[in-house]
Amino acid sequence: MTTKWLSQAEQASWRNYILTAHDLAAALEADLAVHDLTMGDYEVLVWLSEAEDNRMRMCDLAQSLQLSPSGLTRRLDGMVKAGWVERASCAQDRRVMYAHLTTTGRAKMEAAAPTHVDSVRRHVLDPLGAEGVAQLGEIFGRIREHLLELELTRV
Amino acid sequence: MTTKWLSQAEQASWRNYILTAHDLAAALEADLAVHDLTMGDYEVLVWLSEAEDNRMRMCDLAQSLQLSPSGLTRRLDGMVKAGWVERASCAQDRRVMYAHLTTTGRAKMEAAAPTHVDSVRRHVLDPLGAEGVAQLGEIFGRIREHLLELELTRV
DNA sequence: GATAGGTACTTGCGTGTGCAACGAACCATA
DNA sequence: TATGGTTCGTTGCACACGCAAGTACCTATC
Repeated sequence: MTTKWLSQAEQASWRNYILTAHDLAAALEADLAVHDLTMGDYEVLVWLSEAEDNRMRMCDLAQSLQLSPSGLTRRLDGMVKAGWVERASCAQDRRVMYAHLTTTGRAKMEAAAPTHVDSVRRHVLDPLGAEGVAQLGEIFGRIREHLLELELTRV
Repeated sequence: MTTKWLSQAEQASWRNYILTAHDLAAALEADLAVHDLTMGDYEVLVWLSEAEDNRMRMCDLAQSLQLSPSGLTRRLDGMVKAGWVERASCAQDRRVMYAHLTTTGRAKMEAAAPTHVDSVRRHVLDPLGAEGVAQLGEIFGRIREHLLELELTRV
């Protein structure tokens, strides 16, 4: 515990981040809502569309989405009902279930992607410019490294 | 809609942000848990402790916390039960309720603050350095400005 | 090949949240 | 002073999520 409090500048930066991150997420969510999609569902579509054979094991997908196993089970329930995803069992390991993107799901994703990309561009990339975007990646990359590092020493 | 997809660099920066923000929030939450506090409760304590007379109107507090009115009502329910906050009515305007920090609540906040400050320092400020922290503030300040701007034109 | 330990997914339960509806109180205008 | 519109807070409802427990299955060891 080096110093008890944050400096004025530190405080200001940190609050900027906290406040903005919340509103930014809300803005992206709102833009996606015209497709009747949540960010959560959209991310599932994206991950599956980028995966080999358009499918992923539940556990891998949950980790990619930073979601608990039960959370993913229920999110998929909705997406299966919507027809965007199918469950498929695995012959090699009968414990695992694949989440498989349907053609309907792919179409949904392709319809929504431009909206979302545009949203990210408008809200984040354009205001920052190339340099700012690079800094953003650099900053959170560094935080990420430290998080993983601290996590390792804890175990 | 300038370009349909993000460039490699844009994609990487953006994903760094998405993934890290989630884990960072979880890390801060975990550090605060040793005081049996959530980030949500902690933020209430901080806002009230910085407010005049250690109290705020519910509607103002909800806005500060980026919380819906009903969300704040229920969060306060728990904090009142814990003895950290009291509700007080307002003589001038009998619609409003004040959330008032108790001495117990202040003690709770002062006990937890060093832990949280240290947590922010370890996870964010130290890895970034003064320059990185300034960039962080700058970046989210700019995003914030654009968000507000877009919101105004929408109305 | 039996048994112990680990892994993958699901289900029950509790929690935190937003939206919509509501009652109470305020305020502006007639 | 009556009235219509607005604001403040709470409550009913729905939903998304995590944790813990349970089930089915795999794998290593004897």
